[in-house]
Amino acid sequence: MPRPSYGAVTLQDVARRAGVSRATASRVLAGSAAVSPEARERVRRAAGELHYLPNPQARALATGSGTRVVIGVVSPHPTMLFDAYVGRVAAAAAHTCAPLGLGVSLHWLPLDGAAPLRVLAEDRSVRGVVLLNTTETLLAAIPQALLGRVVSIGIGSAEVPSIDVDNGAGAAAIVRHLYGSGRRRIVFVTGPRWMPCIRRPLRAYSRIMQEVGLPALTVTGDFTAASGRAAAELVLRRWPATDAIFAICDETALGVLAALRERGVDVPGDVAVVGFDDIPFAALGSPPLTTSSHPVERIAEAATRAVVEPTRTRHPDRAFASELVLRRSA
Amino acid sequence: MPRPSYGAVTLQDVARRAGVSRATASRVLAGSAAVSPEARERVRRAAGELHYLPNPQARALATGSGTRVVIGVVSPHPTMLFDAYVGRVAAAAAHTCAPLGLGVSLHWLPLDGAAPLRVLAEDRSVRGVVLLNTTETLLAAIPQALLGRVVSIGIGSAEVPSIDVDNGAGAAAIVRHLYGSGRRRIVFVTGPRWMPCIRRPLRAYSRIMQEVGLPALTVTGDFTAASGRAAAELVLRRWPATDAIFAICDETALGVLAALRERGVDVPGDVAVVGFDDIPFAALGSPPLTTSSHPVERIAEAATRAVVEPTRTRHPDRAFASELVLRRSA
DNA sequence: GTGAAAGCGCTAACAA
DNA sequence: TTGTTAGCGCTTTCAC
Repeated sequence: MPRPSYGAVTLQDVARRAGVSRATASRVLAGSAAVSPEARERVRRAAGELHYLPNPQARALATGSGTRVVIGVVSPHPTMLFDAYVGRVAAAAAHTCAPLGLGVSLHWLPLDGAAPLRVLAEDRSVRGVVLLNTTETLLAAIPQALLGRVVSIGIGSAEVPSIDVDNGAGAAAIVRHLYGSGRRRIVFVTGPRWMPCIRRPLRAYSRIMQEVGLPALTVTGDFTAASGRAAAELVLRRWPATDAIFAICDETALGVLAALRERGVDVPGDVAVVGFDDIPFAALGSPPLTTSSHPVERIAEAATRAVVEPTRTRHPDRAFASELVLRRSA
Repeated sequence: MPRPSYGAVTLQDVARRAGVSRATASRVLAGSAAVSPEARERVRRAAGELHYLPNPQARALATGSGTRVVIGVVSPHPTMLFDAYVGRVAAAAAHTCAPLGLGVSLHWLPLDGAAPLRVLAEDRSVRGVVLLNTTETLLAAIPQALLGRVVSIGIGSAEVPSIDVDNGAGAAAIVRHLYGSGRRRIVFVTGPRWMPCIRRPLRAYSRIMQEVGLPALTVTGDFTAASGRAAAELVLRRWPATDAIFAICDETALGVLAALRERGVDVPGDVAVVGFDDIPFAALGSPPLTTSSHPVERIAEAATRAVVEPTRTRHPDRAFASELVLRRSA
């Protein structure tokens, strides 16, 4: 007497037990068409009793959709695939996919990578694509076949919805906080030019500095702690009157903090330091880092869901709030 | 004249163009059976010319295998799913899966989670399972149906291969380094009892301390930086003569470092501090943290590959070397 | 509202 | 060595 085992039971079994055809069982379980309440109820019960587990790949084969969502990481170099941020996105996406029977795969997309995108577009196993860190160039090259099942964590376009943190507002809040607490020589350590995600924070910074009649002072980093160190030393040399440094991300801010500490500069006494993203280590800096929150997991989940549910119309853009996290560094 | 588009072309098309049957085309492309060199060559060329892209879900449906590899994270609480370490594993696995057309999904497995394992075992969409941080209890409950396609990053068992860093040897090298550089009161900050991954390091530490005739002094942490802080304060109070602290992971060691710095204890002058794992932030501590390497991505890739290729025989265990990374904290 | 039947793209007996 | 045939489990016309 074999106890009901999960995957061994197919739609056929459910249909038989419910006394309906496979087609009807499919209709109720996939919710695709109208079914009489009685049939619906019988199918539901049969499925429950048998521990029915739909087979996503059979479904995908029949519908012509895919079983994996691709995370496409856009960058000049594939090393960025193993960045901590990408890991958070991958984990959150993979967790979101789990109950759906889907999987996540991680691809590197070079900056001019229209060709890999075309391959993804035609790959029947690809359900949808989540772009990370994409550029306008790449957005413009999105194949027709991907529209409706591609979103961007970062900048979007007319066709591709953007699902991201509102880093413009987040940056503005930081700069206002710095100004409001009396800082007057506020330097912004930004990221590489090609990264579109630096634009809104940079614009917010510049606008506010202009509004209050202070000079915009920027240094280009590359999102690493090492670049934060370097930036801090440069700032100290170039603009000795600096009393605040705002870095585009926490890693860089922690680098700034380390360099300042080694130079004997008091934080926040002499110089205030602020990061962005509120990564777990931010609280561990010395002093603990003031920063702004970044709900990476919630964003990744929203992006994954958007890409998994196909829509005829473009998904709406979504901006998740970034909130100031006051700690001791500013 | 439509240019050949990728996924639109099926095995049928390739077979037709090569002038063979679908079966033969399948044989050469899947490498499953002997085919004449001429036929092989013709199929290969046809596939190339048509940009043939096999459909993994059709293949999975036909073979009864799955298209996703499950990462099962064993822990008392699901929050551990969003640990940085899990993110690294997820990203590496998802990257390994990409060229195979497979995906990764992330599941939480409670410590006593035999039931979820049974569901995974019967789920036809699951190709294999990578266990993270598993326990003996769970290993003993692995369903028959999963054998041959499950591996453990952590401890293994007679049926389940272990693919992990050799943290016993890594820990031994650290303790020897500490002793060799003159430290005599060496405290080990360990992790929770239930985590099997603390066992080999703990054993290595205890053995060496005994060999050299020194007391084994341990404090229990929980892999967080906060627990490192707490441990450091406890150590300072309980064993004021302590001249070295070895933490089970870098996060904890960084917490130790922070607490020591705040207390004005000189590192490494008064107390040496060593971590484990060589996470990116280790180099950023002040002073930069001495630790031992942990090739997480390579391990995750090996585990994923092992689980994707089904074998009749148990895969061999694999231990990746952990190497001492000397920086300034010890 | 429901069932019969065809088919998604592939593999795996079984014959030849 | 090769082709024929029968599915894998599901969805989806198309009649009824």
